[in-house]
Amino acid sequence: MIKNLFLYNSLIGEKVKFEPIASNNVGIYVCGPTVYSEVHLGNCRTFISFDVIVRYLKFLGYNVRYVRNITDAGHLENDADFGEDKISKKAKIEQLEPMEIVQKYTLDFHNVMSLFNTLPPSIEPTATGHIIEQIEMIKSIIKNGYAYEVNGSVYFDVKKYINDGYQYGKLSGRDIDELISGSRDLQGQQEKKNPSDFALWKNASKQHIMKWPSPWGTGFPGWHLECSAMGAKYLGDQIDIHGGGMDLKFPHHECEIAQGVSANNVDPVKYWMHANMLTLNGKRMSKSTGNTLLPEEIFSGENEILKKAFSPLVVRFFMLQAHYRSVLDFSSVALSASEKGFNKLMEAKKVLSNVKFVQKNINTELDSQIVNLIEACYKHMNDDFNTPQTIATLFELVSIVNTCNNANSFGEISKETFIYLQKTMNGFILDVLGLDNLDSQSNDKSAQLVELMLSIRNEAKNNKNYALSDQIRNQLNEIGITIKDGKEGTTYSIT
RNA sequence: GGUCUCGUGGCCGAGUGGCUAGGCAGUGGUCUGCAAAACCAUCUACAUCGGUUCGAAUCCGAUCGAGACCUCCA
Repeated sequence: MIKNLFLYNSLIGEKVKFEPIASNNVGIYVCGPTVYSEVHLGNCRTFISFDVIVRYLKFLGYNVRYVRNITDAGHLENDADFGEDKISKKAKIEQLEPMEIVQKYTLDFHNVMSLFNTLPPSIEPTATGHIIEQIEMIKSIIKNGYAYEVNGSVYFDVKKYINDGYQYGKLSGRDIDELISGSRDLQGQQEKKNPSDFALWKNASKQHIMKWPSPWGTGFPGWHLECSAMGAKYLGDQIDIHGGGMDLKFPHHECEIAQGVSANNVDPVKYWMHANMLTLNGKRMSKSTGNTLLPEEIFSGENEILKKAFSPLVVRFFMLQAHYRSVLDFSSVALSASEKGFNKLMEAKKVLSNVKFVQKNINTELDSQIVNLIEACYKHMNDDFNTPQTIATLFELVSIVNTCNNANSFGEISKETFIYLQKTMNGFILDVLGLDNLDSQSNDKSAQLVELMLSIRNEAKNNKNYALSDQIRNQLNEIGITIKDGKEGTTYSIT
């Protein structure tokens, strides 16, 4: 298959043709969560966005190695270089070992990711598991002259890096002079040559819980370093795609570029991709401001924003109806609208899977219309993973499927196109968008039971005992089973 | 304050220099014992003011408004 994928490289701010460094193999690194509390829905959006990106790369036939880290050390509060370690802080609050915190919230994260039907990464490295690699990387940076040691801490020398002709601030569009002469005056900053320098290694005080030995004394690695070290270890000195939330552009990703360049003398990333924020009440979701919703609160309906519970896949679908680079605002009405659309899409997929194909006279106009729409699905995904347009195109196919189903006229499509249509609908809905059918939750016995109820209802209907038939319909409806009387008999769907 | 992004119909959200996505909601039909679903038809748009152009919602400028980053955050 000829691949014609274009993606938006946030480093240069343009859509460019995607060409992997090593032929058909793609390495992708996505910054994972800091596991010091439950992931909120905003975090999830980023991971769902990149899940679709990984899925589509695989769908196109690329060999994908997907690395997403777990930050379990080094991520500091308030200020990147002088705050308290987030994990340690939480450990004190909850009176647990730091690694108990890490374990607890890693499990929570995995559970939520699985509910959202995201694929697990190929490798999920942790910062604490790669202290040696991080120390080695710092050594390289020092050796190359871009870092210096002060009182057991090591800082990156931004000014030297810039003076040597490298661009620091390009990714985030920051002004270099402003960065060098940054005026913030924070406690402990006097250790740095320059306020914009950032920590690669921090000396640990006696009370500090999470610390490791190093050539510069006992301490812990800086947050920006882990992604550089682990990315290089598993995906090479230059990675095809590096992704993360928009908010990580500065300083995190900017620092990663500087670290990669100064350690390995190569631009560490070929394509930078950034997913946009999820907002709530018009403001970005954020743990520190408390403007958040937890996934569990949505699935259970126990929150003040939503009127009812929503399933994880409906939330996923809702997110995919917006482009990953756009801000998306979360609201109850928007989610309800998505839920209905989601059910409509799934229902049509089911119809298409179950239909018995009998060839009739071919309607060439209809046939080519379907082929065009199928090709449009690829076209839109190839255009920087435009899921909303792809979904819109799928809905046009849904309309055709329903029309053919009503008129019993699938046979007017050529057999070849019909199979192509089935494969495309299933492929895009299940494999690319990752929307599994909720009906799979029901088991054989409950299905038999519903069939039994329907046959009793049918008998009542034939006897014009509508009181009974309507009672059965209403009561089934109350437990979430919707009855539809069609020409070909009665069907039902579970919501 | 600096940098950047955005402002689309009742709501959510794509897109684009000319042929007006899609979903939800509304209205009128078809079907049905009635519903539901589906289908058909239909109604609401491109913040404001200028400019470029044969033509702009789409490009440029100004204004107003919103948001993000500049400190930890996906």
